[in-house]
Amino acid sequence: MLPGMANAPPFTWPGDRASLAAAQDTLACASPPPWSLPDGPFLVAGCALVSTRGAAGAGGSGDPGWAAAVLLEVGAGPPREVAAADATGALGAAFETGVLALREGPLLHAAVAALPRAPDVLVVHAAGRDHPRRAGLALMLGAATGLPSIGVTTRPLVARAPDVADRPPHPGPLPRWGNDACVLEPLVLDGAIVAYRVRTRAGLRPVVAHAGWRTTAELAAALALGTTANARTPEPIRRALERARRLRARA
DNA sequence: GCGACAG
DNA sequence: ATCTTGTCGC
Repeated sequence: MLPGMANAPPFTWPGDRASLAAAQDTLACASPPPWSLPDGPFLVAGCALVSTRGAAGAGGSGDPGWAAAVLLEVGAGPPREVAAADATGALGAAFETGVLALREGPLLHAAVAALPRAPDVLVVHAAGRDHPRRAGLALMLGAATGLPSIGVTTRPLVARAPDVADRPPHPGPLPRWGNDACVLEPLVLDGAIVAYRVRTRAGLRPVVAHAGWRTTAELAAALALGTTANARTPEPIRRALERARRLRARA
């Protein structure tokens, strides 16, 4: 077992929709202790998965998938890559919105677990509490590994941005922002802020930072901004995707 | 590397 | 078209 993940509860990835829904409901209702960003430098892992080339969502159940996890040290200059790991195998299902865990959960979990050291926090290319059952893959993967997690995506899943006048008060402090990188608007589900739209680089399209396992949307926004280097996509996700594609190319 | 688009 | 990814033009 990965050092630091020894306290992870046993976790078996559901193999069908019904058991996935049950697991999502259980995790959505759990209240694990909130996690806070450390003061000094800390370790962030990013993970992502690619499948066979083709149209969007290519690769069905049984088709190959390539997962990669990268370990970065942040908080002391630009993100520095410390380690990486991979996992290759069969996808559990075709892509379908809301049940991404069925497709990618086991392989992503394996890649993260194969890292030589546990990160302090995990960044997943998927939604978290912004989900029909309030437990997207970013949240599930955090629970599965026993690590605090956030999600980073291009678009929200089911959360919406209220009109400015209807915005709820921020439940916690937001990261500092400026002209080049800023929090744009809260994304709300059932009155709760589950994500923020965040502009990571001036003039570029924003990304969505999702609350996940033991994390708030405010922390997710701060971590997304804090791990962005010279590209729109935060480094943990950008590098994990890059590594997964290289892995596929060598296959 | 990014946005648009397909899906 | 709503968590993913791909290709294309720039």
